[in-house]
Amino acid sequence: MKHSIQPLTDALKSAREKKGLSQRAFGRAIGVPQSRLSKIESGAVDLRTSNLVEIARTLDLEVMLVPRQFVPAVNSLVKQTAETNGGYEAQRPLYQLNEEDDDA
Amino acid sequence: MKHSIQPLTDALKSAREKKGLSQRAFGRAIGVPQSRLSKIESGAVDLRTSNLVEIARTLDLEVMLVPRQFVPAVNSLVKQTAETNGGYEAQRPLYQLNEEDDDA
DNA sequence: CCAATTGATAACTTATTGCATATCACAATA
DNA sequence: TATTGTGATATGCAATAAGTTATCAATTGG
Repeated sequence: MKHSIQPLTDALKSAREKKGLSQRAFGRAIGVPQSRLSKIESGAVDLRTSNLVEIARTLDLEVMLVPRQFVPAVNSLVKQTAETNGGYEAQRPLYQLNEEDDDA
Repeated sequence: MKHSIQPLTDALKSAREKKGLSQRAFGRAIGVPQSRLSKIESGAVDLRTSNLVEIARTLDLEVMLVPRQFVPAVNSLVKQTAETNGGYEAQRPLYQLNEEDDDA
């Protein structure tokens, strides 16, 4: 793995935790074993792009290709809103509407 | 591949073309065979995340996880600048500074 | 103290990537 | 017409992702 994908997987982990979901609960929601989520979040594996997209979407995140010159702008845009608005994860995601079983 | 990654690979293809590089020329620059680039750009393979990041960076693009609510904002930001500025790829990338051999 | 939850880790199997290499059809052009 | 550049495709092989299942240590709560 020439290029580390840690920043990306770290973001996935943060997003999951913000939703208050355990790896098992989240894994059940998206059909992925807990063992695998652990490996992904720790950066132990180089997951396929479609898998990244799938997991990200479940967490209300979208994988985008941003021209380098816009990266700082995008970062501050996202961060600012998060701070002044109690986090951009404030709104409940769809898949969580029917969550009686928060975990096993 | 549950989730298509075509929009992403299409973006890679567009970025490469904007730089006026053939698959062979670009492949040589990043150490990837032309046959593979073809498969990637056509969406025939589900490349690994680190590979996506690597290729994107060579094209001055960064893979980012953007909260869904910000996707439209980011899109318009990038698009607008591209239109009123002759494209955000106007600036020459680093790896192209020493390009005598534009292709094989 | 015991039970439940959480994340990390392991072993095994299967599916797919990714490289190397070669060929092909098509288009542009000398 | 012959040549050259382009992207699409094929085969074989090694590396690794991804699912299945199970266990473990460290919390945390009854």
